[in-house]
Amino acid sequence: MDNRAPQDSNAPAFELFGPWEGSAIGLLDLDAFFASVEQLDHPAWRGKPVIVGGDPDKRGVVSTASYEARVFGVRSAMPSAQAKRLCPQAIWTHGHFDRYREMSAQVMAILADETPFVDRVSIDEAFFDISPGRYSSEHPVSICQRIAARVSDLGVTCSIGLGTNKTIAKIASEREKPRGLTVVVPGTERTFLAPLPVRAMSGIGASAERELKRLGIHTLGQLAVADQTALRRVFGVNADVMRRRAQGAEVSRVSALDEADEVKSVSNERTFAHDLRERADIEAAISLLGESVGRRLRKRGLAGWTVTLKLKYSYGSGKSAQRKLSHPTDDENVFVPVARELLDGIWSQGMPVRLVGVGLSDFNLHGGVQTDLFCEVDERGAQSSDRRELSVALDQVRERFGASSVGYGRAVRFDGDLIRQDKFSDLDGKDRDRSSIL
DNA sequence: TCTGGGGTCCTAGGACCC
DNA sequence: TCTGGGGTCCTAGGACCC
Repeated sequence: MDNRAPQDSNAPAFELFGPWEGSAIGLLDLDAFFASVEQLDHPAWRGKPVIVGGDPDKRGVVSTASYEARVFGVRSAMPSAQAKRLCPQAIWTHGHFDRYREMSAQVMAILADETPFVDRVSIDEAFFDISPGRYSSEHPVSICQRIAARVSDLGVTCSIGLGTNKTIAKIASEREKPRGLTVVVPGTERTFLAPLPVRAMSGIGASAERELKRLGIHTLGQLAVADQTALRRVFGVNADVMRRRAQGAEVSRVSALDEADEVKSVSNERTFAHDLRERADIEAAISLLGESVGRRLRKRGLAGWTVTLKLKYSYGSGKSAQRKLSHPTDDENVFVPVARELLDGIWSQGMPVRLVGVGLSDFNLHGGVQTDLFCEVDERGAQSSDRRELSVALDQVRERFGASSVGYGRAVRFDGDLIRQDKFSDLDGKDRDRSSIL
């Protein structure tokens, strides 16, 4: 069975749990992370309902709700308008992502200090391998208690799940929140998982749940003994992997921290408070999103071969189109015109557009792209090296004076005139006013 | 005043080549 | 003129995650 261990217990771990046999994988999850950082930074907000998310009147959703707001039924991913009705007195903020990244880095540094085997899953989650003998011989429960205490010293709290593989650790971490430490002792994996609904296992979403239900499979215990050919219709080539995970028998690998995961794509998308209907408006949106993508690419030293344009017409219905370029690029002067051309394939005059997205992918990670970048000829044959210099210069101005201090005439014009201010403000979460025009 | 934004991974079909 | 198969690349779409 699983056991809840007090995060601050002084009793020696081996007295409570006995010696640990085999792998020990932990999953650390920061409790209501964004909201907790806001409460840390704004003492007056502590003990009060705080919601980090989009505007209730602009198709926004809740990113994170503090535990005080959850009492009213507010949840992540809930439309902000609904959250507002449930908890009108909540303190609302769009969030401060640079600050969250900074706090996250401090938490990851604590993990890295305890073990070199850390898999960062997201800004507020990471797996870590503390198998006795792999790096340290200390009891895994003791290490988890120390990690929780050190995180707490930073001013935020975490919940930790500990077990013999990632599936167990992940599910255990969700058992007891906030400030939980849930331990699934080696040998008890199968009994821990068996009664849980299939949806509890990561990788099984709404669609897989529906199909499993049709097969009469509702729990992980049933999944663990399900017929393989039937499972193959649901999970394809992953059927065996999913069944082994449900059996508690998955063997997890937690890579060393420096085997950093490479970025596969960089994109920006935006849902508009009011649908766009004019081609000029949509093209302006593509330009503005493209600038942001270009800036992020240059900042990270990435150049992509493939441009993707994504549109949503109404909620749930959308289309995307992509095109491979003749050269990898990080310059919006090159990929924005291509994205505009892609518009013709997936949009026709008059269709209302609620979301526009622009992305670059297919990076040349170790190729000799760098020299190529500066003598690139764009799709129209223009001498784009000059224009890329302009992009780089703009980056530097933005770095000093704020993200939206400068922009290209075209985007600015639409920002000010054709597209109402509210649609385009705050693309980077700051700096609402454009102060100069190039 | 219903339903974001950042991603990753997989699949399926068609084009194309041998 | 009719025929098959395998491999690979490209593209669009969808499932899933936080």
